[in-house]
Order: sequence, then C-alpha cells, then structure tokens
Amino acid sequence: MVLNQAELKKHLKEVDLFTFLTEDQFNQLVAAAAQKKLAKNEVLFLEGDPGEAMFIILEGAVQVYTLSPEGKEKILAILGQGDLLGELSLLDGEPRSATAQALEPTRLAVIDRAQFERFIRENSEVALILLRDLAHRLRQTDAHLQDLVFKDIQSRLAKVLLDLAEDYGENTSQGVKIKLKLTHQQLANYVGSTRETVTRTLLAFQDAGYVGFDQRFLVITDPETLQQIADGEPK
Amino acid sequence: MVLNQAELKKHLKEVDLFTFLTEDQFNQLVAAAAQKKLAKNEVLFLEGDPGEAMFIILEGAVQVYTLSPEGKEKILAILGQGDLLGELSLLDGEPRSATAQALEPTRLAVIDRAQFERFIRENSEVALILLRDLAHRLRQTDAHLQDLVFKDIQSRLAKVLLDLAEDYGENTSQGVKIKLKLTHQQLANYVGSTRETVTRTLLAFQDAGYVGFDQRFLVITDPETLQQIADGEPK
DNA sequence: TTTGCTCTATGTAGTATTTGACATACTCCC
DNA sequence: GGGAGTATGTCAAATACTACATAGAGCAAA
Repeated sequence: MVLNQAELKKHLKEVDLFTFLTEDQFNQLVAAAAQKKLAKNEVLFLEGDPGEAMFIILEGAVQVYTLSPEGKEKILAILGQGDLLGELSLLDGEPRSATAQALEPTRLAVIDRAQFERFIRENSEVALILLRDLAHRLRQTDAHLQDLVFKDIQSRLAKVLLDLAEDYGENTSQGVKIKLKLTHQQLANYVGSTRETVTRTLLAFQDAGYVGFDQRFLVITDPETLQQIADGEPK
Repeated sequence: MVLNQAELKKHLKEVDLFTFLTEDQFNQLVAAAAQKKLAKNEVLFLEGDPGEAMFIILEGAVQVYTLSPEGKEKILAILGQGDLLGELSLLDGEPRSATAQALEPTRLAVIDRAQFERFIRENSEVALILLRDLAHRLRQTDAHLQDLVFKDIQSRLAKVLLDLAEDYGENTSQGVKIKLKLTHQQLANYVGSTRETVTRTLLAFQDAGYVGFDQRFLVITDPETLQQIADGEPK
C-alpha cells in the first residue's frame, strides 16, 4: 500500500525536527520525498556503504548497529515512527558508520542528497534546526557513554525498558505493554552485555514484580521502581 | 602575557573548523574574540551552568568530564590547542552537560552567544561547516562507545596513549614523548576503569617494552605493537 | 639551598563481584 | 517435527574493591 500525500504529510508532521518548518517548507519537502518499504529484518544500508540518502521512518522500527571485529553487535539506536535516519552521511559525506535493519515491517520516506541540499539551501534556518538536533544527540550519546561506565546491567536494562515503553508502549490494565518484540540477544546488544546476563536480570525483574509478560510481550508493571533502578538506586 | 592579534589569528588558523573560512570571515571572528586565561586545575565551567559562551583553546589543555552520583569521574574528552569547547550550549540552549577544567595553564578565545549568532547569521555557510563537524563528532562518540563495549582495558588504554601521543607528542630518540602529564587516576577516568588497573596495565606495557619514562613523562617506544593492542589483537 | 613535613601518586596484594563462555534442556511457533 | 528462541546452571576470567606500603613532589621554615 502506498501512502497518499495527506497521509505522508501527517507522518512527517510527527518529526520533531520538522515541526519547526512553515507549511510551505513542509509541502516542499513532502513533494520531494520518495518512499521505500522494508520487510522485517531487511537491511536498509550496511556499515561502509556510501551514504547518498536520508530517511524518515513513517511506520515501523529500525535498529542501527555496528559489528565488532569478532562479530559481536552493539545496537546504537532503535528508531521508530517519526525518527530521522542516515542524515550524518549527507552532512559530512562519510560512508555509513553503522548498519540499519528493520525490526518489523517498515515504511520510510527517502530524501536523497540533491533534494536535501536544495532544501537546506532554500531554507537557511533548517541548518540551525539541524544543528540543535545534532547537539542534542551528541549530549544523549555522551549520556549513554556515562551509563555504560557508571551503571551496572540492572540499571542499563531498566533504563532501556523504560525507553522502549516510552516509544512503543501501550497502556493496559497490568501496566505498559511494549509492542516491540526484542530477543534477549538484542537487548544484550543494546545495553552492552550478554544474552545470559539479560536473561538473568530480566528474570530477577520478573520475580520482583517489576515486569511481567502478556502473550510474550513485555509489560512494565512497576515503572517507578524500575526508574529508581535505572537511576542507580540498588535493589 | 596577552596575545596580539597576529598571534591570536595564527592560533585560530589551526582550528580545523575555521580553515574553511575566508580571510574576511576570519578577521571578523578574530576581532570579536575576547580572551581568558586559566591556571592549572582551574575550572572553566561546571556541569549544570547555563552556557553563554564558547571557547577556542589557544594554548594548553582542558579536560571535559562528568561526575556520577557516587562522585566518580568520566573524562569525555581531552582538548588541546585549536579545539573548540562549549559550543553545544550555544547551539541548543541547554546548560552545560559536563565540567571543563584546565589540565595545565591555558589560554582561550571567548566567543559569546551574541557574537556567535551574529557570525552564523552573517556567514550562512558556517552552519554547514558546523554541521559537518558535529556529524563527525557524533560518529567519534559512537566509536568511543563501541570501544567501551567491545574492547578490554589493554586496548582502550593503548588507544588513549596513542591518541595522546598524536596530540601532545614530541619525537625523541627513544620514541614519542607525551608532554601532557596525566595521573593514573585521570587515565582511569578516561578509559572507564580504576586507577589500580591502569597502574597494572601500564606496568605491563613497560615490562613488555612498549612504553617507557623520561623524567616522569610517558614515552611511547613501540607504537606499532600498541596500535595492534588498541585494535584488539591480544598480547 | 637544605631539611623535613605533608600530600599526592604509585605500586602491590588479596578478596569479592560481575560477567562472559559453555553446556544443556525446554518451549513455542511455523 | 524441526528450528529458533529461551531458561538456567556451572565454571572461569576479568575487573573492581579494599587496604596498605612506598615513593616523589611541592612547600615552608630554617
């Protein structure tokens, strides 16, 4: 199914970055955007590829990860509806520094380099909006780095679960249900640990009653306590 | 001693970011820059401060770090001559997300928000140059994150030493002498470990003949092997 | 300048934890 | 029924924590 212009526009509206644009600028970008669909697990681009386009996620979810020499993965980000993807290569001309792969069926708006550059040139304040966005992401990445150094697996896992609940959560009677299924391996790759440790920690959370399961979906039943754990208070 | 305009200009020329500017743009910025001197260990700004200026390091070195709730430090960057500092707050308006402190007597050029914004406004392509720079730093930070996940202390320490040699090194008959003195504790804070582990690893490097000391300055005697260790090949 | 005091940095060891590697079932879908 | 994903335990390795001893640097008074 192909999105019509109105639907595409509705989605683009959800991109934080683009809520700063005027209606005119907005329509201009909508008109320029092509579309692409990805099946679950389909790879959008590989680390090392030349980067000649950026994407806006209209629907679905994408993981961005790199591989170590030994083949271990580190997930750098899990992006969902409304998120931008792959813009760095358009900004600095470098090849992709990570691989992007769909976690579920996903639809994207595609903006190639020429369109992007024209848009920036014709709307000079967009560069400032992008600068603000990148500054924000740089701070986030530094924070992620601190977490990795200062916090134990419990904290990091709790934090990731809360983040996922934020982005992919749905309120139910038992708590917030995370509609995005990730294997323990993927969670481990995300928090920088091993599958076994994630299994152990998740079981501990379950025993303590902080999380539960509903048809194999993870449900956050005690977000307050999880938040405390994420912030570093033990137990 | 106060830098004269010619000297200030010479230093600014060394900032990668600003080598893209025209002579005119360049002079404009030089004229706008005030100066500041820091004694060793003097704090330039604290995490949480409002950020109303950015700095260019003319001489000396500055460490940028954050504190965990328990008071442990993580050094995010060690910046030297020609590096930019504190520009994120000018871009996104957020408070400082880390503390900056001089590692040795340091001189800075100070560019406040008004100067910065005027400069950007009057030189629209500067925003694109900054975008490129931030994109680059985002990739670097991601790479740092991967190191933290994938590599052991040996590798991380080897990498940091090579980086320091690159930025603060001086060729001698025995090898590259690192002119910046860091305590084991600081190195530990940088690579995300403990002082004891750094001491042990450094001694191992010394025993193996990869590094040595010259009047308490660290000397890299076998950069090739260190590079291999940094890249993950063991021993 | 020298002496000695103090503070900081470094070296070393032993112990405790955390985590990763491996092995083995189990279970739930296709 | 087969395969992917999951649960769980054991073991070993890496690293952090704790504690203490020594060395060196900086400083101040003689």
